[in-house]
Amino acid sequence: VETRSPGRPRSEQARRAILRAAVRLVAEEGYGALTMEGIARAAGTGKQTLYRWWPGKAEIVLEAINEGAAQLAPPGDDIRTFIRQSVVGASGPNTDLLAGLMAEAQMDAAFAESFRKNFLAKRRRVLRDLLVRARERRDIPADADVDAVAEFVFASIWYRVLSRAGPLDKRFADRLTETAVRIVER
Amino acid sequence: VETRSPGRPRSEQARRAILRAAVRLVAEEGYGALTMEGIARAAGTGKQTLYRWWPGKAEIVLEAINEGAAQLAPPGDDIRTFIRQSVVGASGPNTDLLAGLMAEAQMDAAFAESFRKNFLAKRRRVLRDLLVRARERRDIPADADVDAVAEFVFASIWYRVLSRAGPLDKRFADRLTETAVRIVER
Amino acid sequence: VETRSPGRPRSEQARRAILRAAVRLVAEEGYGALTMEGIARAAGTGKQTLYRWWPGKAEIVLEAINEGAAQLAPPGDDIRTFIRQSVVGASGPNTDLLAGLMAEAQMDAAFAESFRKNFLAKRRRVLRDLLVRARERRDIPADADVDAVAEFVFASIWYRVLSRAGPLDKRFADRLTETAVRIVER
Amino acid sequence: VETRSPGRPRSEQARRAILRAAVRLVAEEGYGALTMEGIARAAGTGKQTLYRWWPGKAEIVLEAINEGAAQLAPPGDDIRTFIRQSVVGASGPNTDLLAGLMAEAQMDAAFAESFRKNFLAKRRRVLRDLLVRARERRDIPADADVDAVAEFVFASIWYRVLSRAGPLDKRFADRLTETAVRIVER
DNA sequence: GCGTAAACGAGACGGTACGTCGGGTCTTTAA
DNA sequence: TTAAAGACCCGACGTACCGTCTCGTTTACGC
Repeated sequence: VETRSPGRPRSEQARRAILRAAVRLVAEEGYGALTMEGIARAAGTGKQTLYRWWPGKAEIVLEAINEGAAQLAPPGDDIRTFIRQSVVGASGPNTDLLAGLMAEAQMDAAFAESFRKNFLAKRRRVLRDLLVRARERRDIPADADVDAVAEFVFASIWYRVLSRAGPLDKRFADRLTETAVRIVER
Repeated sequence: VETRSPGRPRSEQARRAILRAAVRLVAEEGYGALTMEGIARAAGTGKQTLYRWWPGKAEIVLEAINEGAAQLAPPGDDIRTFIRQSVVGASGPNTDLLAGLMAEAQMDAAFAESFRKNFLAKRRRVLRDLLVRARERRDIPADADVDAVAEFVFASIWYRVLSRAGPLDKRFADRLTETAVRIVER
Repeated sequence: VETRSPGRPRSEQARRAILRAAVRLVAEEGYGALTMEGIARAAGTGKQTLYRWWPGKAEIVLEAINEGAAQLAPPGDDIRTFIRQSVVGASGPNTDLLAGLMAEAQMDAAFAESFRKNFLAKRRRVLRDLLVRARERRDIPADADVDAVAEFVFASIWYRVLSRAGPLDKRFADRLTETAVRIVER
Repeated sequence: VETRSPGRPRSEQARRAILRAAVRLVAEEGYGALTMEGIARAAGTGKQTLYRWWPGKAEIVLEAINEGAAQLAPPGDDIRTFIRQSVVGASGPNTDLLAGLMAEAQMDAAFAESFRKNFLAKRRRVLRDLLVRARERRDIPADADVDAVAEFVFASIWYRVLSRAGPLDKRFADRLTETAVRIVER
């Protein structure tokens, strides 16, 4: 049997209200206008409740994004599908959230550390592992530089997120897939 | 002949002190700690002098970067050389400056507008024009998607700037060039 | 026979720890730094235990003072002795406690009410009754204004407590007694 | 000729609005409810303007009181008149202001220091000097303890301010004067 | 040279958000 | 029912910058 620690348990309701408020505020006013004070106000919570569980607004937004991503289907072994998921997952309202996180990482060294290690590198790694398995299956050449390809894919997605140089749609995703294949093949 | 407006002319000395102070502060404390107040303090000027000539800190940093880039040799027609210049120009102390600008563009809509149009798009355009000339010279295939290639190159550079996923050196630049060539061929 | 209410009885140990902690904290950090949170921390109790039994920190301190005063000998009929007891009882570590209570009474209307009625007025009344008995014994003139004398004595003590204008010692107490006598006589 | 320091000069308008707001808030809500934040709000100024010129709310209230006192007639040589002025000056809306200051002095050691030296001691000293001159004029005995008398007078006034044990009116003032005279005479 | 006028440094102004502290309440487990 | 623990909403704290303003001072030009 499980024993629980004493004291009032964390309010799941408050947690959700905070994540929802943060996402809504970014959508409405932009990440630049997002403040801890504003999140607390919009969520109807005290500021202390924010600071008790997150070091700053970036971590709140990050948790909100991960929350959303967790509901997606697990990545299969199909690279085209994975890239489509990644591109579409960075489109729409998520674009502003991701852009804000990347901005924050340039401002706050502590957040940068965890963001680069636990988010950017981790996503590259997932694609890399997919490519490794494809290589083992002889779908792509044995000398393919899987790290370079994974970096290329996410670099392209992030550039569109940050520069708004073009849409993040299926067409773009498929062009990335084809380019990736072309890079890798002789 | 030129007529000059009356009144005390703008102080070139103050302008230089401000740019130098901004660059120094970013190098020392990071872009996140950069403030208009801090720049004025470090440059030994009044805050009004900053606001008279720039809307915000991002524009100051942007001017400082452009100041530095203006002293470089004009881009020739060699793509490998151009990419090398672009990569190296984004390395060293410039990495933090550029990362800060990109971050600011995600926070401030007004700056984003001009940054994307006058900086990001302009640099892509220079590479695109180089590629167009190469295409006309039949160095690369007639059906090469020059826009996609230009976007790929800068996407890769920016990803390294922002994610610190690897060095911005000549080796990286040459790999970009080779990949670009491979994308474009058949 | 006595019936006891059901449930866990009040912890005398906690009560004592709280009073002791409050006194210690005032002595160490001053009344201004005294907080309910701090008392609970120092006493090793929960905050709720404080709020269950006292409305605020002032009442805790007041109970601690009364606890101390209860151990003194009951006032006899000698005025000189009574004033000496009163002065000495306001000296030492008690000075800070009393000063804090008086301060709190200026801040919190609810506490002020009970402090003035149950503490200040009560102490004046004890001296007044002493004086009335002295008057009946013909030790002091029949037309002596006993209220004015009692007010004078405590006013003087409190002024030293609050202004730190001089020591609260036996010499001061005896001067008060002599002055009181002089006021009352012709 | 006078030279002025550079920079925007202090706003006399803001200063007055702050003092007026502080006095009004104490009258309406009591000193206990007075906050720096509330003063700034009521005065329509920024908080920084408060902290730029005063360390805390007590100093603001103190300046407001001194401002009011400065408009009074200078103390003549008549002791009865002086005591009347002192008592009446502590009555009405000033009672709450003074009570608040004394409370604050028990909470904040830094303020206590200046309050005791520059306010309490100074006022005692004025009365003491009056008594010394009276002694030199042979109006009161040569062996009169002027310090004790001055302390008695202010102790009595402060006790009424803090305990609300009775009114601060002319009748009370004159009784103080008579008692003071009686103390001093054989 | 002398007046006009803009730029300069300094620094106060009304604001907003920061991150923290404590208030008083509520909700859990344990005694 | 009380107690310890600790999360909750709330509001004030004192600070840092924001962008604007108002000073006295400096430096050019046109008269």
